[in-house]
Amino acid sequence: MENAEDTAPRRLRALPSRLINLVATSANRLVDRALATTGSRRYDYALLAALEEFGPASQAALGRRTGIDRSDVVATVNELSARGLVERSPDPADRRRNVITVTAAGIRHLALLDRLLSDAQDTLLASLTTAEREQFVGLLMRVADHLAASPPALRPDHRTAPQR
Amino acid sequence: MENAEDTAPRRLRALPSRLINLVATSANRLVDRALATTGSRRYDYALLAALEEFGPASQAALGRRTGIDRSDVVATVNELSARGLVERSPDPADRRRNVITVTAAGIRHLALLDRLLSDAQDTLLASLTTAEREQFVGLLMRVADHLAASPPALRPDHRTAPQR
DNA sequence: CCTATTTCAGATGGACTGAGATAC
DNA sequence: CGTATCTCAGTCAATCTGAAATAG
Repeated sequence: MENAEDTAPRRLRALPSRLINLVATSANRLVDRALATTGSRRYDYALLAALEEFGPASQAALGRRTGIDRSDVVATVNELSARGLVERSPDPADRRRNVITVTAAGIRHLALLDRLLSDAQDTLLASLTTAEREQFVGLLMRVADHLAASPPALRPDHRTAPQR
Repeated sequence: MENAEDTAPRRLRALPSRLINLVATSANRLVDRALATTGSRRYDYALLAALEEFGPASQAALGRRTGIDRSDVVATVNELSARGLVERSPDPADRRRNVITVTAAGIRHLALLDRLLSDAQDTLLASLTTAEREQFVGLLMRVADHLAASPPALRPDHRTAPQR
């Protein structure tokens, strides 16, 4: 059998953008499998976490806090409210808005997701020591923050042309 | 105006799996925009790099080396050969196989992609010093290697049940 | 008989766009 | 008026599955 036929090319082996994608793919698989038993996906956790920490909010505000697109917030709130984990009611102070509120069941569900996600992170970073995990997270935050803040060319609906 | 309404919840801010996804999303946007001018996508680079480094190979071998799924290798080779960057011919020694060979134009194209990707990596990691970039890449490799090697539950077509 | 290779046809989930209706 | 919010109907690239045809 041809032994090392599965070695990646040198150009790919240390390419940061590719390594990040490899790790992201594994991380997503790990997280998705952990959440699968609960009927929830990643967006559910983000919205529940935002509601628990900051209290009732409009869908637009939830999108801003979590980085989830407005239309995906709609779908996720649909699903969470169908399961009784949040409630959606019109905002009397601004009738364009819905106020989303997390229920007691939603808080319990969040605690469950917390546990599952925590385990998934441990599996993901199993090869690193505690100190290295902190380093790793610190570097990731630096890179993520810088990309979110400085280059407007990296945000989603960026337009290069004046676009009449 | 509600100022810090775009702060992410604590639970999300330091969640490794989420940070990795944030960075991966930006990295992909950066790389995709860099490659857009060339008509190539990420898979093109991976296949050309493998062919340049290891010489002619079957599609299955290319998939193993690059981590690209067999069916996506088919599509990518279709596109590369339509553009004259690789050639596909039947393997006389094993008639199940195609031998894929990179052309001179393919090598030139690879050099172009090298330059564009190198710039994209610099933009991606602009917030890190040279030493930190090495640390970051080292940690990513550790995590990626460990995940690829040890837990079979993390590979794509993993089956939990004996599956009759 | 079982396994490997190529190919196709398609499913999936995440990220995103555009437009309409409504309200500020 | 212009802008914000919510919603729907999609698009898109990446990833992956299943099965058929062929060959070892």
